[in-house]
Amino acid sequence: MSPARTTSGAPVSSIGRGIAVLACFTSRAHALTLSELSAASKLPMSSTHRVVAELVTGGFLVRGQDKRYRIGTRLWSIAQLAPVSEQLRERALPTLARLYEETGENITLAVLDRGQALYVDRLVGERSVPIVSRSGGHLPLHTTGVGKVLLAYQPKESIEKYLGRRLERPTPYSIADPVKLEKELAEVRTNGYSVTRQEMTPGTGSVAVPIVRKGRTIAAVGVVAHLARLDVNRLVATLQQAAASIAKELDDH
Amino acid sequence: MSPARTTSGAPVSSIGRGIAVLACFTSRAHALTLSELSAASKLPMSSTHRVVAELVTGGFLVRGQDKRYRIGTRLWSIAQLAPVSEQLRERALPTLARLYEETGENITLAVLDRGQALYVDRLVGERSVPIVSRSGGHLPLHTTGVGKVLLAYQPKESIEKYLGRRLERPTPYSIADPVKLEKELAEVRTNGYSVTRQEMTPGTGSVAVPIVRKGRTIAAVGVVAHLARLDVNRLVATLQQAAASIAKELDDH
DNA sequence: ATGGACTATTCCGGATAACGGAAGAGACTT
DNA sequence: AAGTCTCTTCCGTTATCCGGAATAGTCCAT
Repeated sequence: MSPARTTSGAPVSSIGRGIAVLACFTSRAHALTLSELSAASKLPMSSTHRVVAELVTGGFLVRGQDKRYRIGTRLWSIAQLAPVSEQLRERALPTLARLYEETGENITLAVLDRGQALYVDRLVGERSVPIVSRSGGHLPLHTTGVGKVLLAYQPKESIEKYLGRRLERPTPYSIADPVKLEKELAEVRTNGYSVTRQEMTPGTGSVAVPIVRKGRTIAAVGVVAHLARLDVNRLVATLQQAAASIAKELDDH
Repeated sequence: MSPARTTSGAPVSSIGRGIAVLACFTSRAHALTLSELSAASKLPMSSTHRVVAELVTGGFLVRGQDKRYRIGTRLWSIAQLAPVSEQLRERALPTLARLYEETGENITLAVLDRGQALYVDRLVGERSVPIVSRSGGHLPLHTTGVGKVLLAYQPKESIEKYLGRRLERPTPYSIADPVKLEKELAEVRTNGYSVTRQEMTPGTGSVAVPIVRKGRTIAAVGVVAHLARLDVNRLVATLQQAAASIAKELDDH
């Protein structure tokens, strides 16, 4: 029996297996047992056992006293050197902090990543509504404020490619119709900001603006708040100021 | 010639090699060429080439148009699920934001990791002094405010073990003498906070307090500011309030 | 206690996929 | 055109990874 190729679509190289094991954490809880990892990665138990052991000795995984494995600080520490972290998050953080203090609402910062909105950071307002986004997590482009902004300023082909997909509708208010969505994106471009109302979470709305550098939209900042408190005009002004401040911070190196 | 074991102390398993390559980024810039990686990881060029290629297909590395490799968003995204990120940083962030707005100075949050202070987050004050710490980076325990706090509340054996080490002195003000340092730590315990003055960076001082959960010091928050602006009493009060707020946030789940 | 269901760990023979030296291909400088 | 880089491909060897199977440990119900 060929050891590397199990019947179902499984990892390829040794390193690929390691990555596959680590990737299990993205869709699950932050602590997994060996058998959960084996099931999620679709690797045999004995293989999982070995791979996990190697990841532990490398400091990429840690096993708790509860026999569950967690992401190790070594991995986390290395990841902080990713451009998205070191060159965007770090520099935007003070501005996000100010934004948070000014509004008291949830603040999100996202970039485009593989056809989804990747949340680079978020500040969860204690006195604001609970939100589904999470640092490091992905959400659809067409159901989130930051997502719409990121999509709207993409090249035309990319947009059409996205519109051609089968778009999910988390709520009845989600805009999944390509024609309506395209109209919405055009509006975003003329306005310079996006608004969502209950398109991701009932009772919740959001406003977002692009962060532009050298003419290119590299990220988006947004506010997520209770629908009733969504004072669009005021928020847009505050956000645009913040976006400019972040862009300046990035340019200043 | 045995393929796995080169003469010098080199990685062991295939996954180990992958980790070794990724670890190169910690001590260097955020973008490295293939030959730099080969040199830093002490792997032959051809091996490095293969390992890097596997990491790229796995999304853990990305090669820029400048032929330099950077940490990929996939790795970063997974790392955000580390307990230190998801269970500490995220929950402390709003409080750190408030702290930042109140003081206008550099705010740091750190945990103990392998005998060093691991900076979980930092907010760099624009109108404050530049600081050496960096999210994901490590600094010595005895030359930083947060470090001293983290060390002071360790079990006695751990402290003695640390004092037995050869301690570095980044500045002439750094306290490297075990006896003096032990006295300093005792003071930290009685006061409930630590102070540093030019022990890491000339002209800069810091104040830090522990974040206590279930009687254990799990992290430390600190302020790093210009020596002349280091109003210890006021900062300690503000920090202790923040630390309590973070502890509460952690307990509330 | 006994058994069963589960998870985790160790063993081991077989063959694959990882290994790295060597040579080739670019790119850029002298 | 020769030289010096860095990067990429090739390829024979075999060490290392593979995963089934058996063992050990854990927990719960009977």
